[in-house]
Amino acid sequence: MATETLTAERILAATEDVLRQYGPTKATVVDVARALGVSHGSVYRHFRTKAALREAVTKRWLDRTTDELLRIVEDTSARAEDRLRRWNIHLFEAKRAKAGADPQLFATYEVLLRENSATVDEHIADLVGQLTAILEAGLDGGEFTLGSVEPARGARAVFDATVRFHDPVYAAQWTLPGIEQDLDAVLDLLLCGLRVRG
Amino acid sequence: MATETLTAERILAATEDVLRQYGPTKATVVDVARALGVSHGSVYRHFRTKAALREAVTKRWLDRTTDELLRIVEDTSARAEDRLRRWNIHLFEAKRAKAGADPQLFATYEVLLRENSATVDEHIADLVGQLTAILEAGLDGGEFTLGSVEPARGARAVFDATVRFHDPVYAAQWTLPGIEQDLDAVLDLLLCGLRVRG
DNA sequence: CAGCTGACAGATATTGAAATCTGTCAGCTG
DNA sequence: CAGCTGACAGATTTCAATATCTGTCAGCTG
Repeated sequence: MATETLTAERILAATEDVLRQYGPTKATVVDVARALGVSHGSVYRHFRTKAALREAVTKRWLDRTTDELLRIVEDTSARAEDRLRRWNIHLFEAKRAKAGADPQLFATYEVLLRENSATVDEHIADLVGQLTAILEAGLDGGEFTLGSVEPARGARAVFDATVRFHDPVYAAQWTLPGIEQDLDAVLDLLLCGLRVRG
Repeated sequence: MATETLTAERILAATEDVLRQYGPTKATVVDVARALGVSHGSVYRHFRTKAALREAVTKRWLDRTTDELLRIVEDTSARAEDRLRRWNIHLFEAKRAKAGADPQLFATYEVLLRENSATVDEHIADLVGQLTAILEAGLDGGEFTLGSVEPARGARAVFDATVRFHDPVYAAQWTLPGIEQDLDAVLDLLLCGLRVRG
């Protein structure tokens, strides 16, 4: 019976539960307020709109994956090529796990995509930024070559070339047999293009 | 007032017109029959279901692009690298032109995608087949290398890596500034990986 | 008086009855 | 008698009435 003060964090946690149970089409702000034992007016005191609340929950949820990926970026003991491959495979597996284990929150994320939400743009910018860091490490270490192409542009190309393995529109294909080999094949081709050869 | 006999071809042409005018959500089989001056029962004599009719129209429409692309595949005077690049750019521009000039037929195509239609699978198989032919030409001519990877698998990887530039789900992004450069960047990376280097 | 409530207006979603459409087929017609 | 028609049943869509939800705000409460 939550007698503590109402904080943004408590609202986010409650909203995540409500979204998980009802999904983005059925969950209402009144449901969230009821779960917290407050009136829905109080929720609007912390989040200006329902869309803002939905975005904040999804951002938190997406950031969990971004944090995991950051560990791969920062593992400077490994070669850039290994990190680039592991990073892409981890991103694929994390997205697939989210789609499978948290279908309602995944559906919420798909709603944001349809709304051209800034949260999604930021998430993509974060990911491309991490890829850029790996590419730059590979270029500095003499492991990669990009010719006259900017690292950020190369990172975007790698991200674009792997959309089938991380863009939610393809979620239905992520459980098909052979999908891992398809990702491996694309990564082989990309790494071939990046690698410095004798 | 069409007094000639009713053929599948005449029905397809009329259906294309009706779809162009009303779009896939509003066009009905009765509309098609009316355009032909026959009863809708006669249309069902040539196409078992409305879905079959929709598929046949879309197949005809997609095949026009496949035919154009085939000319690039068969232009053996050009280097494989040039053909691969031109083929991908032509596919992108053809899809973008269809989305812009024929929005209603493009929407019909999107309906088939949602239905997991065999027509779409065949269209994709056709395209990957053409890519395979270009890759094989490049391998035979000593221009490309794929290591131990099968040409068909490599072709699929190239197709997967360029989905952002031909899959209708991304149609909204095709008019964004810089999209051509994004495609160029991905093609540069892929060709780098395919090319035999000194 | 900071934070919360709950009544309210306008926007959005639900519902169920009516209208339309799909696909069939017995019979008509040239 | 091959090919077409149009009435029909069941499926789907439309539409308008009703219910619910979002977002605001004046005033309550601890």
